[in-house]
Amino acid sequence: MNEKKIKKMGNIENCPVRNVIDRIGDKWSMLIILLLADEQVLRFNEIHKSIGTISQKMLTVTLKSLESDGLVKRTVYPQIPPKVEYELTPRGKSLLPHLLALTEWANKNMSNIKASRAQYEKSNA
Amino acid sequence: MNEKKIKKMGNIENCPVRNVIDRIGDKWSMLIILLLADEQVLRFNEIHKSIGTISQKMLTVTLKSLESDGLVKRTVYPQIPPKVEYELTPRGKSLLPHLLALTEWANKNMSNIKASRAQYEKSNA
DNA sequence: CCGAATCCGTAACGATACTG
DNA sequence: CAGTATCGTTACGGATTCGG
Repeated sequence: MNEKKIKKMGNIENCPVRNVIDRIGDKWSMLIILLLADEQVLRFNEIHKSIGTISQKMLTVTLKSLESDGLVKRTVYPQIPPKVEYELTPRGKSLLPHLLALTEWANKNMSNIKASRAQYEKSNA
Repeated sequence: MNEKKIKKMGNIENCPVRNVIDRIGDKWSMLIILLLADEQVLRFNEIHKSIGTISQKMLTVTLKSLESDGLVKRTVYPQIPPKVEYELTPRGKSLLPHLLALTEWANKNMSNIKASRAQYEKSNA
């Protein structure tokens, strides 16, 4: 009867936080959102060139995911050659401040974190 | 000469944001941080039971990762049976407000996001 | 030019059994 | 109690090829 009452977590499907982190936590989503925040509107290949190291496939997949969540708006201009533009939706923009806050935190703490990792490695030598 | 100047991103190694997201973006880190934020100090098995669906292996791996980044402090009591406690470091706590902000955003937008996904599915029927 | 489709290697993840 | 060790599966991501 003395056991602590600890929150039961881990019902992943119904956890909103996890649903969000699952998306922005992947390899490219956050980068794309921050990029679109800077540039307002970008074509597919502009994003591709800007990120540089992303493959076409992952760019397609990631943009679809962001579009399906209503964070990014996709506009197709039916012309030859085709032209597709991407921009943040209001919902996407509403997420932005939190991402920027995280970015700022990352910049402030990165060097210390790297130092911690190096120290941790040494301890397990 | 008319080409837009778009930020070059994607040099992942040196990007602080990605370094952070890589860690808290995995399957369990954020959940553990939020749990420790609520409970202050927890033993290994308490975390294990609380999350429920995490395997011992992944709990070990995730805690090590958080410890190596200096976000979580690990305290071993050399006794039989062993006792190990985990708690957030100041650095871990400094990350907390941003995670909570994300949580709040997630709670507010989850239903709309789910609706968007459903709508998106229908469009591609 | 903007993707879709396919193949394939790796790494993340999970289940289980075992140890000090 | 708090992990390690091993194995099998699955999902992610990259390279390449094809299509409208």
